[in-house]
Amino acid sequence: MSDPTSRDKLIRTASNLFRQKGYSGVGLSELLKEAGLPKGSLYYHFPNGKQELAEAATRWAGAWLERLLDATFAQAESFNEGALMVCDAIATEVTSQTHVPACPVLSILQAAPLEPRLQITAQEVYGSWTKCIEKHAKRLGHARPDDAAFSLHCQLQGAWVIAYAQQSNAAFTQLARELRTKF
Amino acid sequence: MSDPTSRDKLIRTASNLFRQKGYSGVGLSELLKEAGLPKGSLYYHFPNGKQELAEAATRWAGAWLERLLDATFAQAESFNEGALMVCDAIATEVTSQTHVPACPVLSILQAAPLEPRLQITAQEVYGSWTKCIEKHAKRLGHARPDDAAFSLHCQLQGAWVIAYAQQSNAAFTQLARELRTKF
DNA sequence: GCGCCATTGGACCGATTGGTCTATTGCTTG
DNA sequence: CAAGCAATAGACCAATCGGTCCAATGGCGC
Repeated sequence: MSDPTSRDKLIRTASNLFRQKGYSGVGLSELLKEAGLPKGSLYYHFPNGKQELAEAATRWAGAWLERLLDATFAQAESFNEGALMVCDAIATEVTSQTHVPACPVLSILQAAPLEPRLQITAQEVYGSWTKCIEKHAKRLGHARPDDAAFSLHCQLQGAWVIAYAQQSNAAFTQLARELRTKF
Repeated sequence: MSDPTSRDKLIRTASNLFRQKGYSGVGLSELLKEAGLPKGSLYYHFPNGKQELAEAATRWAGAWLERLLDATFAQAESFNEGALMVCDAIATEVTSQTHVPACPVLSILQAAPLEPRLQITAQEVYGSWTKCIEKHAKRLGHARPDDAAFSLHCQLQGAWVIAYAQQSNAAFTQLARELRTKF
């Protein structure tokens, strides 16, 4: 079995950089310098190069957010309370770094016209998130789980875009305030 | 006074391409080929090159959306009705092309870490939109115009991201359905 | 018709891009 | 110790990047 640290470091570094500057805005040389690895390592672990790495990084970050959703909703006693807690959780994660990073899926989305695989990846990860939220909505007895899931996902995406633009978590704070009035 | 057609064509082409592939994803050669203009024209009209063109394109598209907001809300008799109509209007605009384009501001946002001016531009255009929505909310007698403006802007951004990812206006349709239940 | 100036056309530049290829390293297993 | 393979290291490549520069063009005022 291969030592996961190198592959992992590539994925982690790629995810961070892509979320800051977007897929096309990050060069391999910069990425590899940041990861402290030579080009050979990249093409050994990801024979299809940048695109394959981006796909892996997106799925990895997607799974991370899904774990965050599960862990947060697990503590909630109602869907609205869970939604509020998720909003806070993402706000905290996003502000824990010097640069407010974009949604990991969004960061590769603009490269989708050039790299068809990334389009599919983005759709799958988004779909997975919505399904995950829907699952919790159902569990917590929401009347319309699918509507609730779309609505929350949509609001979170919107707040994330605005937070990224403003480089501040104010949008998440505002969204949290709005969600708080609902229950 | 300079003939506006060349400068205009550059702005228009830039806006279209950036909204498809993002700022970093579009090369000058591709852009100029699409616009049917030589490099000399670009650097004559925009001495600071790509970044200045992107700024102009974003402000131009920003003003376009603001006109759309004004025109749509002008026909509404309540804020919620206006919000619903705006959602429909953007959905229509977005689906009128073969490729569903991203929000024009979003398309340059990922280049902000590299080009500080674009960060400022993005913030100003977003702020301008929110102010515009707030103005109509106030006019139509909404109790909390600023909250209403943020909430709608946030939802529209979220739906736009999802629509861009899915290359379909389904997200706008869904958002419209949600807004319809509110009044 | 002449001169002027806004604008176009495109050759050219160094830097950087993503990707390929091969030599070398170093651990693991027999 | 030796063989073999996983993994690293980085030189090298053609293509493209954004940007500079200057000659050619063309319409308008004199």
